[in-house]
Amino acid sequence: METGETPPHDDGERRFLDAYDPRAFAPTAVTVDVAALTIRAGTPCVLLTRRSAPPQRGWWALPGGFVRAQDGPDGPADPDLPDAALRVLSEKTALPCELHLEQLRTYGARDRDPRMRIVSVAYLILAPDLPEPHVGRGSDAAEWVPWSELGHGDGARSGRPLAFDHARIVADAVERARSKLEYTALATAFLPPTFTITALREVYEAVWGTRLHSANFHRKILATRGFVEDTGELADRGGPGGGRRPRLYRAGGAAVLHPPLLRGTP
Amino acid sequence: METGETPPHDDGERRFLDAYDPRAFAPTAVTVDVAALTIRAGTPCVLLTRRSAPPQRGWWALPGGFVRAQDGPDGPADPDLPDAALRVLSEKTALPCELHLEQLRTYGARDRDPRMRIVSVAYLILAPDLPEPHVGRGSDAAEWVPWSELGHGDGARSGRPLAFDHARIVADAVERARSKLEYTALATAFLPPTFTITALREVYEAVWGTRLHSANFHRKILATRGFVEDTGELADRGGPGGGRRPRLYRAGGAAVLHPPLLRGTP
DNA sequence: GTGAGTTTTTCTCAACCTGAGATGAATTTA
DNA sequence: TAAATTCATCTCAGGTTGAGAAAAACTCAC
Repeated sequence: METGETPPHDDGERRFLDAYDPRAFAPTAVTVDVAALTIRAGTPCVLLTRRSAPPQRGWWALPGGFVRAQDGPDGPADPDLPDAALRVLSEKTALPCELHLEQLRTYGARDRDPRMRIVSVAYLILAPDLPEPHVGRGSDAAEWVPWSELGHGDGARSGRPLAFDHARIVADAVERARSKLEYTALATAFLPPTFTITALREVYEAVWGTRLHSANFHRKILATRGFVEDTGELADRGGPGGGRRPRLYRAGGAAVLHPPLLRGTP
Repeated sequence: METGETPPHDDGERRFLDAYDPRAFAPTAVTVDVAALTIRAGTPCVLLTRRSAPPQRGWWALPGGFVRAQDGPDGPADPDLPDAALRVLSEKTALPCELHLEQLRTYGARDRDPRMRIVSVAYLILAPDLPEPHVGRGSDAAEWVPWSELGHGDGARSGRPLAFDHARIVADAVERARSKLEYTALATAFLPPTFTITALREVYEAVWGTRLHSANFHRKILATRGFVEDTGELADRGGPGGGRRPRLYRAGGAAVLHPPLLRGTP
């Protein structure tokens, strides 16, 4: 074993880098695609844009774009991939200050884009109800689209078709969101700063597409330390047809739930 | 809403593609790095190689290499990213027929490689005890290194230092493996085709770094449908100092555990 | 062989958690 | 003021978990 050996500094390192020609490599492009999920009026939605330029002009697609490798005429380089994701998203809609951003996965099949070899790093965003998006460069429409209108990325031609392999990416994003709700306190990312236990349950029900027992949900949430914090205040009023005024909570500090809140255990 | 609108086929699509010049883009390279994890004699290890060429010559690193975007002198193009990962790994060690391969995440900070903007897609491999690795192109040594000898990727200079941001990647790989053991039946990926419940428990103990109550573990595994299948056979002998001959099992068909097997619930 | 030690496997029991429904509290509408 | 609605709490049976004891099946030393 060579543990403890000091990694040698190489005198030729600088000479090597000076002589290095990045353009000698076969062209591969790197893009970011953003699957921004939100819940609008109880319906889980994803942000889509309609492509106004080839390839796949006229098809709906996730907001995305090339990672800026270096400073250039279009703007400064993206320091890291999340910066690129936020930049791409900010061209389509207003970003709230609190926003959950995480890497989803990377797609790089040889034939996924007709132009060239394009490797796309997909990001997942969970956001509270955001305003209507606006059109940006490269698109002539932008909409929040319910998940139910899209296929499942399995090739079955159901619902609104998406460009490239974006149906797959959306399906992966939805599955990631569903599974993250089990093990983390991320459901609060879909809600405003203060919310009721019922609103939290409706997030679970919307994302999972199931009904939950409200009393047991209530007990479970309050028993999970760090999930929510009591603000001490009550909502202005109860439901539409009357009812007790619910307590308001804010997100607690906990990131992971112990024990988890599992869907479908029958 | 414009749902149901048929995405138009564009006449200019072909002309656009014919005129497209991939080399016009700023150079970004895509590599794959493989974190191959295994358990050798009860110690969890990761496969590392020592770089024999700049940059970072002499430093230990994960096996990795550029994704082949097109057919070229080095060989045919990688059809997809997992193919590239397997190709890179096969240059270092023999691959068993059964092998768990999954994408870990992608790293693309601007300064993570001194040559150019390099986006690296990291893959996680879980394998049963593999033979000693051999040196391949670009390296002059290859070893299975215990996780305990490495830092945690948090910048703290503990243990054997790794090239680039590979300490971070290894830390992410280890955390992914630890958490996957909770929710999936993946522990069997570290074991040969048939194994005992005790061997399975030792996988959990090695990866999590904890001790588990053997009787409760036994009960839990057998109660989880699809985790293991009884082969009907017994091992040749018990422990080193005698003992009952344990039953042999093989991996069952289940991918996810319901309910999960959680670590640390105190 | 016999007995002590080892390892696997099963059993017991209290504590906790979960699913399902009932009950009570607070508030709006008719 | 009564009824309907919604939030919040309580109860209880059934299942799961954590901890230890006990039984079963084996090896080794004597």
